[in-house]
Amino acid sequence: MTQIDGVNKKATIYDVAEAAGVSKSLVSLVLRGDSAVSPTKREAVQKAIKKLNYRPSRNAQNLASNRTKTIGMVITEYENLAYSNVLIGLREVFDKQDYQILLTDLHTNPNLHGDAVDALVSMDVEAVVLFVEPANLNTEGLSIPAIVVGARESTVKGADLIYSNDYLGSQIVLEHLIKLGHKNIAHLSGLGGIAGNRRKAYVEIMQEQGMPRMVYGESQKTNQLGGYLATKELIASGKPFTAIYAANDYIAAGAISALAEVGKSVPGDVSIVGYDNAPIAREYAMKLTTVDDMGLELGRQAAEQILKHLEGNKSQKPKQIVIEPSLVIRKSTAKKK
Amino acid sequence: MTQIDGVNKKATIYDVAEAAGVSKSLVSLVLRGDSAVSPTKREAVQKAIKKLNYRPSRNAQNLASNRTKTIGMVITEYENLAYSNVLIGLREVFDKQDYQILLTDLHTNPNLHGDAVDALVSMDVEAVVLFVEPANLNTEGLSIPAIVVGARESTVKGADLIYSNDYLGSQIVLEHLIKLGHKNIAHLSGLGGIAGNRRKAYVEIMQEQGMPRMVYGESQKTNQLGGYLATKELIASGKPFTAIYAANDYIAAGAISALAEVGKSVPGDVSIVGYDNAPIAREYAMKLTTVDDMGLELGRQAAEQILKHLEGNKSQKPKQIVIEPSLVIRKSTAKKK
DNA sequence: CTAAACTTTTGGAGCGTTCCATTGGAGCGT
DNA sequence: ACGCTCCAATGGAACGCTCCAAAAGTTTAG
Repeated sequence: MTQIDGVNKKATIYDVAEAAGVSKSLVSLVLRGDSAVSPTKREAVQKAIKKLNYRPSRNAQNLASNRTKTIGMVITEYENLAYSNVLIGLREVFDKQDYQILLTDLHTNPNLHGDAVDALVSMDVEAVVLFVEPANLNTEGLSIPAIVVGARESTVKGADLIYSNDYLGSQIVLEHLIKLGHKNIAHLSGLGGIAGNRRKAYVEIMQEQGMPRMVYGESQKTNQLGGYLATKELIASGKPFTAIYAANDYIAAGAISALAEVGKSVPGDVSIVGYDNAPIAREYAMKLTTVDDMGLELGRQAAEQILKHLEGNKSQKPKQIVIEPSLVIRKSTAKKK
Repeated sequence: MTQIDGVNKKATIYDVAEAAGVSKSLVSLVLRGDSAVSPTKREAVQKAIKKLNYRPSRNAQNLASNRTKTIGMVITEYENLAYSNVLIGLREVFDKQDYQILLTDLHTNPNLHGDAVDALVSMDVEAVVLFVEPANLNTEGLSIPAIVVGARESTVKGADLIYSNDYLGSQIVLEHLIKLGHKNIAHLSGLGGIAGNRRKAYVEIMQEQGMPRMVYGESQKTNQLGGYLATKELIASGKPFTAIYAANDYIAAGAISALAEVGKSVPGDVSIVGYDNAPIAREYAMKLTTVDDMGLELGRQAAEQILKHLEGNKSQKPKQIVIEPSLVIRKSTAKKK
């Protein structure tokens, strides 16, 4: 940092070079940990870096090296933490390879043009992980690998798909509830393809079992409010039910509160199962039985897949990887009384 | 995107220029919405952009223009959503000014050098918002404006401080509980300066009131598990209590579940108040009475402050802004029986 | 019809790095 | 003392943009 007219200006590689009495190239070598630098000069450079509080410009580095070692991840919104295990899984793999992960939600400046993917591509990420329903994202002619996590279908041509087996998920939920003696099991659904898959499975399985089908909230958002409103509808319908299968954990949380409002307790009066094993489900106060969508594993696999694309032969065929979900039994389900 | 040897390469401004039959400078003008471009050429350029799926390189733009129009925000971890209102407040202001916000947690690649602030500065953000206890962040000689939000003290020399009045917060919590008839009010605290301030206020006020002081969890992390463990301690102590003031909402959530384990209900047996009005407190299933730390307002003020730094005279004196918190009464508190 | 005054478009330098080809020494054997 | 090899260090081009000064084109007025 040099002082010019009382204003701090960021130090550049040239400032460091001058301070250390070497060339900019030598500084660059030290920066990148090249072993062919003499200890004396290395030390001098490091001292200069510290003294000037020099931090290399990523923009310049990226531009010059044509590598950013950065992977972009798009999520719907930060508040819906369903992505958190996926992120952990991604980082587990990418940390080892010195890749950075750039997380961004769908929020975009209304004045500006592009969407989240545009922003990421503009920043030269080397690949994108999409943990959103990718329908309205501009992925046209994307020139970097894209991995869609969670959704079974994708508009991203050539993208790999990694998702958890929703049919199986619905199956183990319903098996669990049926084993507990429940016959009147309602389903809380929501907008979007993922909720749709879970709903389809519910309908099929209930039909096979010859049990009544009750689906609510199909046109709601898949969040707490949606779950709350759907449950209100369910209650208003007057149909008998002793268990609820919610398409995700946030919907389940909404359901619990709607039930509480009419004096129904969980699992005393109604058993509830969610889906995703989001942090909210783990909460000490909630203890929600849920389907673990194996987010961690989804993240790991996504990372491995990306690495294959980046390092391996460029022209891999798009792959689909299906992960088996598993049931996490907590406190929100109980035997039918 | 041009095809070379079967590999997609990103289009550059030159590719667009060639396709549109103009110079790169003209493309640049169109990109930046310059009004001095003839409609014909503008259209031609836009068509070429679309056709080539061109997305300008932020790295090159940033480097050339010496502006990034980007503000960095550091949070502790994504799962602790206490930051979410602050982010909304920031975006409210910055969207209008076409600034982008880059969010990052404290996670850093263990192999790599710098911390979150280093990473942000390397990306040439124009200012940083720190919503963490900044103690172990390298803010030495930072040459861009830094705003510390939430914490009352900071090691960032020259940083503005924007925080909510913790003393007042503790005061309104305790007033509320006392008015409900509670006398034995325990406090669940945690590590860090913010929890420390709330604790100090609790101790002072209880002393003034001549009521028993019970502080637990001082050495715990300020999250759910910390709250859970602290509550276990409190229960094990055998001391009588009918209300709990938790230093934040996550601690409160942990407390609720610890109480549930020993058959105590909220607010039937124990009233609980949290702090921060994090999303978890709003949850339909939890309905936690809490202190709203006015995160939205903190975010707005932080943004305004940054804009003043960026646009105004460079040598502003560091400022401290204190926001008044307010109590949000939900369902976790009730009259003492 | 020409000069002046705009308006639109353009080439070139520069942003802070990386990377490559090259230089300049040191060390060695003869 | 000489040429060789080997290693450390360097200068310059390049990355994809922006921004400025200048060129080219268009309009207006006399």
